[in-house]
Amino acid sequence: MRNTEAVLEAAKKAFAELGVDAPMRDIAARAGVGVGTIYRNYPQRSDLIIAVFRRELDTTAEEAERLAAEYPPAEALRLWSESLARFVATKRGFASALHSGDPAYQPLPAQFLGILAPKVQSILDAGAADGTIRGGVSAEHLIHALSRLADDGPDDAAAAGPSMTDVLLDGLIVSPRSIEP
Amino acid sequence: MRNTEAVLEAAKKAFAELGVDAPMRDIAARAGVGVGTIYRNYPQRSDLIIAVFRRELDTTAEEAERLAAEYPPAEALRLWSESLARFVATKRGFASALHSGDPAYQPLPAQFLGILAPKVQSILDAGAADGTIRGGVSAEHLIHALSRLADDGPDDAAAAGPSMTDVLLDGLIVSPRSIEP
Amino acid sequence: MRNTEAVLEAAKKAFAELGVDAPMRDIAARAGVGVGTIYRNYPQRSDLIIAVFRRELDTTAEEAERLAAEYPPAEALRLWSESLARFVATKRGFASALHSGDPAYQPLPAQFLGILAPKVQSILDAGAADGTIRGGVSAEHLIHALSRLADDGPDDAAAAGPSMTDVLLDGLIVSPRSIEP
Amino acid sequence: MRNTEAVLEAAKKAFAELGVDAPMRDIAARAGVGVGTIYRNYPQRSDLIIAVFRRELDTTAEEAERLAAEYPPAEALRLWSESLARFVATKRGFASALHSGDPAYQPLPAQFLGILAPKVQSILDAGAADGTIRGGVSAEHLIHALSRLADDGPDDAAAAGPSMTDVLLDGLIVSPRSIEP
DNA sequence: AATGAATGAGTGTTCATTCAT
DNA sequence: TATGAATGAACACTCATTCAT
Repeated sequence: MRNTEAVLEAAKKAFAELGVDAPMRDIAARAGVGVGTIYRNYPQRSDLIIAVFRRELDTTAEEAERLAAEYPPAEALRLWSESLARFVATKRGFASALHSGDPAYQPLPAQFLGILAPKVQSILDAGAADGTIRGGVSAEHLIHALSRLADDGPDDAAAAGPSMTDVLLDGLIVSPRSIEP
Repeated sequence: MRNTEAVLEAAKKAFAELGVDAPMRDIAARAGVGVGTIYRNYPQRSDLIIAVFRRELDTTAEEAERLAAEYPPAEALRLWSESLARFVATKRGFASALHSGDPAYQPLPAQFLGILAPKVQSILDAGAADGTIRGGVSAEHLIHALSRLADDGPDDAAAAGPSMTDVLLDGLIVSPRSIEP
Repeated sequence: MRNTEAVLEAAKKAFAELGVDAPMRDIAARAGVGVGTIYRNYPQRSDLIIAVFRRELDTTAEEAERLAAEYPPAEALRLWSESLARFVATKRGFASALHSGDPAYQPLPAQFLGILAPKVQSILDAGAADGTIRGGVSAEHLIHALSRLADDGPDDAAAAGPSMTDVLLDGLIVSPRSIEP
Repeated sequence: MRNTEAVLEAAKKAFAELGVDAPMRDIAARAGVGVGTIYRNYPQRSDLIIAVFRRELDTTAEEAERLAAEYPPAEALRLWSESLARFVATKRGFASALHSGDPAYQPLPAQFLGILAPKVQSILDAGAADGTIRGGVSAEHLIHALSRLADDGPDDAAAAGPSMTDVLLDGLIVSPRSIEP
């Protein structure tokens, strides 16, 4: 495509302002392109969404790798969950789309998880091996849950207390404190 | 309204079959009522949704009270989370609507939490008091999170491992097992 | 509907100018009405088409009755075929739609034939009884064929010779001329 | 054109599967060719259609010649009408296109008749000469009519009775039976 | 000559919402 | 109060056709 970059840029902005269900027409107009052009290159809306977020998604995936190398598993997982939260929180409507059941978004979860799960699974496995992370939890489930919790809570959410994400991780990570009284 | 009951019953069925974003027309037709009638009594869609689920929501809230009376806080919380999951899982699209940002659903979270939070807060407070539940967590946050996790995970979700809801609660509840080796 | 008449009138004109596949928008605009109004009253396009032509269709059907009463079967059939031809020839695209297979028109043939066939069948039966019309031909088949032949032939069609409709009828009617040399 | 054969073959298949209004893209893709290439060689869709069916059309035309040589005119005409019916019935949407009025198909009838009419006219003339076929009927009219009747009738069409095509021919052919009581 | 990316008009269809009766 | 007819904005999606390469 001649204007790949323009389309992705336009879509990114549109997604940011209107959410991932922004009208195609809108995106096309921003990109100075006909709607057909977008449909040709991204037959499914989910194709466009993934393409738009692909770079950042890859970054998030690589982050998992990097953290796994630098930190012990439990710590890596905690840090990475922030990375994921940052990603999800930024994409308006992405989380909803991910879990919506709307046929337009149907391939989304698989693609999303396909990119992230393998890297995260490594961390989980390492943690299970050294006993710092509870075993038996699949990366897919965990990412799924983390992405759900990443969206804003009630308005006064920031107010106080630990984030639910942290609580979830606390339930997953075998803290030394709890086993060594 | 003359036909309050008919409308609520119709809406309940429509929500069950088509999700909470079922066409108003559809609901009105099932109730044998004009759409205008519904709009008069429930100006916002969220008003209707809450009205429809009010009874069950109250039941769920009372369940919290009952469990708090019968069980120690931690146990009560675990049991109640199942109650909530049952509620959320049954209402097609309710969870999505709850967090969607769609202006049509905007008042939904507040009303939803307004009914449930006080009762749950009691459990949390009791647990914090006797040291079995980590303090500093607001009921609103927790309910918010639990309702998000109640929706289906990836397709192979049922497969194995603990549910993310359980993991979250594990992070919240100070299990005797973990402190008494 | 408040504007039934306006819609039917508008549709009739639109059909005349653009054919029975005229854009709904177009029809609505001519009628000074929203598209939704048309969809509400005529969910299927074929419903609108039949409604528009209903009066003339009924007239054509009654014509069959009248002719059957006034003329011997063979003669009545010939005269009625002209009536049908007049009807079909006036409705741009009607004949095509009738046989198109397009799902939008799917119910059309049945409705069309449902109105006309019974009356014509009476003529055929009477003719078969008195030996002036070949038996074994169903009214539905015949109408189907006549409506197909009624559309314009090649441009120079009017030029000369008997119409194909007449030839078809000649094959159907046991003319006295042919048996009495 | 380099790939004339591939295009015609692809178009033929596309026409068979999707009808003569198959998307150009589709045809081009099947042929492994750019759409532009098709447009260059067949500026009008009707050009492509005729080109695709040309060979079979010629066969049908030659069939007329062959039958005229082997059989008496009336018999030849009957046999040929079957040949034509076979051709028309096989080409999805061809009959509709032939009579549709859609500008895209506008030149189609003339080209179609240009190929077939001369041969059929010979049969008609011969029949008129020896008194077995009613005179005054143009081949164009007749072919036009036959091609219209070749499409399926109502669903229960096959059920019973003579085909309308046969009836038409009965009206055209001066059967010995009818003149020799 | 061939390619195929790009264009964008065009259409069916759905529904929230209003308001005359 | 209740009704439900009417409105019309909104959107997805398809393709014929053009034209720069």
